[in-house]
Amino acid sequence: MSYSYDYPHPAVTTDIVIFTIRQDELKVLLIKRALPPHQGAWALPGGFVNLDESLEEGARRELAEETGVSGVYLEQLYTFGRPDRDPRERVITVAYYALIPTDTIEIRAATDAEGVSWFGMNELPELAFDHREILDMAQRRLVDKLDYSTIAFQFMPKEFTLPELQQVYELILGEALDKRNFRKRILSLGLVMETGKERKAGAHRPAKLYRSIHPDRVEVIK
Amino acid sequence: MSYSYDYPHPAVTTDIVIFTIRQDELKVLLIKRALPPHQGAWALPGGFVNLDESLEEGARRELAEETGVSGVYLEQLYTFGRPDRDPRERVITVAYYALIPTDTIEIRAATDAEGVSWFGMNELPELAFDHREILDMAQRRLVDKLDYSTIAFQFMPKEFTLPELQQVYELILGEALDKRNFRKRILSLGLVMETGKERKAGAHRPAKLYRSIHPDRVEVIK
DNA sequence: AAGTATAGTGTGCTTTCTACACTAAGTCAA
DNA sequence: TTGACTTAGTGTAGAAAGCACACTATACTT
Repeated sequence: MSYSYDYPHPAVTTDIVIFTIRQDELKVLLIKRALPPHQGAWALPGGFVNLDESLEEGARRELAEETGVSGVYLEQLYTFGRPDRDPRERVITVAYYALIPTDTIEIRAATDAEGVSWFGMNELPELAFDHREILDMAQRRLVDKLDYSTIAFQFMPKEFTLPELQQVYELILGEALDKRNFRKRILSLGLVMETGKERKAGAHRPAKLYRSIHPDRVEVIK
Repeated sequence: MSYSYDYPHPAVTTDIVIFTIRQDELKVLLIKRALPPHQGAWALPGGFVNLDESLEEGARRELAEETGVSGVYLEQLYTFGRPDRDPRERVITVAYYALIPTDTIEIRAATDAEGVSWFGMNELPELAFDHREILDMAQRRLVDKLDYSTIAFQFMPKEFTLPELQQVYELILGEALDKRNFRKRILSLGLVMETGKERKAGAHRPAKLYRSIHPDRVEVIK
């Protein structure tokens, strides 16, 4: 089967930067390319957009197919279209980034360790195509959004403690935050509520568990 | 001539939202569609991306071809790709927005008044495709960026007065600003310098002329 | 019962934001 | 030439927000 057009058409793909927090580190999910070009190199998950699906649907589909991840926060990042970014043909990619909670059951990265793996942002391998550029922009966007939105909540499981949330902020920002000021700020947003439960985590006072009031919404603040 | 591919490819276009300030109003440049679909309807300038040009180059080329505008501030806005947004075939559009200074010599909108025209944001006609959605997002982005960047400077000619700049802010935000606080804020950025000249504009004290220190840069502030 | 580890809480100082009113410098008309 | 008019340009004080900082509470362990 072949598809013909009166004038040349580029290929359109989506690529997805999937962040999570594991082992006290911001990590990104990469897949090992099985085919040329860049065979054997690590790359962002993604692929061609079908004609009957929206861009976001395409991104979610690729994400599910290649990594088993679904139902996560997904946001469009930027569209990359340098003419030479793919050696095969002209390929324009609409990049998305996704945030997945820390307690998500181990995904394909664990079971199929050959082809899919988490990488810490400080131990990145060489990436295929311009994926390094995409990843860098995603990280910048994430850091920026921490300041003026509740995007960090998307990393948290349904119930979480304030020290856990603070740790997420500190990992992404790369700096320590004052505990009291952090709590004041978060609580004053009025976007988390106590569950009444506590999390016991060792030989010390247990922390109160909270949950997000609008777990699926990312709100702009301040 | 015909172009064939092993699997279906969408068409990729750029559409450009061009803002300026005229007659004390935020205006956008629209073109009247000469061909179906939506023949006779107003639409954003834009068109198909060539295979040998980047997305931004494509946007600049279309902008120049259709409106005569060039050398302006251009930023990628968002990529729109609903499967049914164009009745002919699957079309994905990478939307950009452009800001042009108020003193730019009259562009094609003036000479070819049939096909190209400025519209105030409160007197918009029905727009083709999903262009209304694109335009609304561009306006939101502009309003947001006013707060944390020097994007408004892109509306100003090489030399401008602080009251003129304030008026631009007020028009876009739709609210009055305090003159003293506004001046303090702008001057404290250290991004404008006095030219030593003044603008006489009627039967009253003349205003000092300033110019931007980095006219081509949009800086993130605060 | 004492030791240890993390959770949880309040205050004062500094900086930033906001509201607000008069003088300066030009033109125009009587 | 002078007074009326119009817009440009300037400072300050009170309010709010941001920031630094140290001790008590509660669990577990030995």
